[in-house]
Amino acid sequence: MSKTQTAKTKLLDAALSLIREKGFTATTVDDLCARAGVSKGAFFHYFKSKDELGVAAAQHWSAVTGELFERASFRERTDPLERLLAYIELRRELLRGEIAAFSCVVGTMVQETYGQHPQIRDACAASIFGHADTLVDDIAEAMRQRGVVADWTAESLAAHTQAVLQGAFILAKAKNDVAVAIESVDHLRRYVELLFAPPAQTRSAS
Amino acid sequence: MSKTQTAKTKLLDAALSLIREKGFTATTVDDLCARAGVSKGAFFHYFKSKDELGVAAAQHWSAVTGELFERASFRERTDPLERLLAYIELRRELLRGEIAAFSCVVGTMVQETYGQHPQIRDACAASIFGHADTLVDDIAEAMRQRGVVADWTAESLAAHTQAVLQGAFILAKAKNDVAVAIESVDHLRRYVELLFAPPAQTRSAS
DNA sequence: ACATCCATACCGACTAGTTGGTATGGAAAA
DNA sequence: TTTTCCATACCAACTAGTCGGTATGGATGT
Repeated sequence: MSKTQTAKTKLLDAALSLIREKGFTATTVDDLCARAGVSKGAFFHYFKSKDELGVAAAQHWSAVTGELFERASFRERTDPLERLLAYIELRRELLRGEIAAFSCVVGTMVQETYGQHPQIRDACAASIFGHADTLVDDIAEAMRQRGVVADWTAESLAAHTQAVLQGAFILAKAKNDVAVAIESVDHLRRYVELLFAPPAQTRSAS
Repeated sequence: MSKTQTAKTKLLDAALSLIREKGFTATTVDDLCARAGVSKGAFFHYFKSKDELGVAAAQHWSAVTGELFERASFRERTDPLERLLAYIELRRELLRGEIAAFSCVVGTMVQETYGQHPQIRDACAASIFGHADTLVDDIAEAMRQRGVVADWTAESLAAHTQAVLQGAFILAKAKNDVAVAIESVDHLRRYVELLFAPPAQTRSAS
């Protein structure tokens, strides 16, 4: 178990960092082996092909991030709207350091693979929308609690949060500056606040 | 001029479609030549390297889309807020057909190149933020007109619109379905409406 | 009018190096 | 012994980029 899993896990961890740095296509099998510190034989022992590693990397990413958000302190909040806003605040705080340290593996990977590698695309979709699903119950409950009758669904708002984050990563990459991403997350927070603001009430313009 | 420019233009047009389909890295020089119907000699006659074509493709994309939006009918509107909302509506309407037909070349390309090809990254940034700039004056004027005093800037909202669109493209690619992108653009429109809603007034929860 | 010159546009075979993937064999666990 | 795990050596296909060459057409000199 200990050594058995290490080569595979090292390869998957190497995949996460390399895909974030260079993308999936530009990452070669030799790159992966070098960063993981294993041989090519180990690679093809665990993965039948580079594509299969792509699928496994997406699933690995889901597992790693899933655990991160499950253990995060914002989960302790009981009020659903507060928990949603705390989630957004956490996403904002995670925008620290190098872009490759906070950007999304599957968002990057799906752009390159959606038309050529359907299995990788589907694994990326499962990761993104699986994560979005963790927000749906809170959004739905917040809508109920605050009496929000809307022409949008909890699912669509959950997906929208992920769209904003993915787009924020792209803008940060383009500008080579995380500030623009932070501002977009601020807009997202403001949007959620406006959606759930008490009705029939004077609102400030900010 | 007529035949002189065709080989280069055909290569640039081929680049736009191929990058949208497969990404920049996966697109080979031979792919580009085949789709453009020209020889490899022609390619390297016009571009010193594949990277140089990447930069030129981003600039070509800026020119093509710049003209599209400059000529669009929403520009005829005189009210700045209405023009902004009409822009968003146009972006929504453009989400038709295959994903490769509406997704963003530079948004795709910058994900793969931001760390490895700074010149391409900068060309992509110029395209994205140059486009965002075309919205800033309208947003600023709308804020003035409607008396919006905000802790956000016109620039940041303009950038945010692009973040939402880029993120919407990613979600559409992952799900292989444009509906999720349309819903995100709807959230964006709703956000802008809420930001500019008249203050001190009852608002509906939708 | 005609010959010369030369720049631009383009072609396609070629190469040096890289790519994903395979074949084989050995160490260690079961 | 058999299976799992992993290393080394290797390969065929593909990659970006090169190179020698052709075609065209405009400018210039005579």
